[in-house]
Amino acid sequence: MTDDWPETEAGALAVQERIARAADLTDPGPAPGAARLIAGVDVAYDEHSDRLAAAVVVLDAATLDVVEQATATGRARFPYVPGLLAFRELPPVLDALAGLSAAPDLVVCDGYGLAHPRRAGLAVHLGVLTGLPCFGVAKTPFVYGHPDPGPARGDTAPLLDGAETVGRALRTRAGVRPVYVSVGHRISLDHACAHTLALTSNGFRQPETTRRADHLCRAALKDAL
DNA sequence: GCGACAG
DNA sequence: ATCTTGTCGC
Repeated sequence: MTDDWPETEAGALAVQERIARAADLTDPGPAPGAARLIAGVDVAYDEHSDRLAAAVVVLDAATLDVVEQATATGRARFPYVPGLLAFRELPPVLDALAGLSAAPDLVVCDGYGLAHPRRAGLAVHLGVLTGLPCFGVAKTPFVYGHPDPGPARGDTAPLLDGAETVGRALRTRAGVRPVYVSVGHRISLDHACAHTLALTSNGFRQPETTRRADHLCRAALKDAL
């Protein structure tokens, strides 16, 4: 699935150009209620080697209960370069996804989608390569600033690139730093934010999907060492 | 030229 | 990403 993977930054930039062009940014995708299986993906790294572990956790959207999960371990094939995160995280994530018995209706990534210098963040890559509706929820600012969202859960502020809205800072918990939502493929920003709020009815800042995937990939990495 | 910079 | 100590609060 990820043979001909770029080895150099120049190669990666060429792939990104193709990915960005292939992204479907017009399909509004599933609204909350229309998606039953929502998957979260994450990757953990060993600090003393190039070993890594990826995890996918599929939740029942209505109850947030775990329906299925899968992991994959391997070695990093690409360094961490801001703007090229997809080339580091995608191979293990795709391997983990291949372990599922059924494709989810929607995938939530840890990181950015459209709100990326070349409109090609992790969520765009994952959506295009799998064909699945996909969006990203990042924990820290990247390249786009924003006005301050209000203090209440659900308050938002646009992530702006000039006059273009590329994402949204979304307060998922009152008085706590917002998360950064941006679409990847086959999902609207409104739907992505609505899903993010539904997935944070757990009282935490981060979506339940990413929390579960984060715990699972850490455990998988520990076992693999 | 220099700094900033998802995970 | 990863390491880390204490601290506050339900």
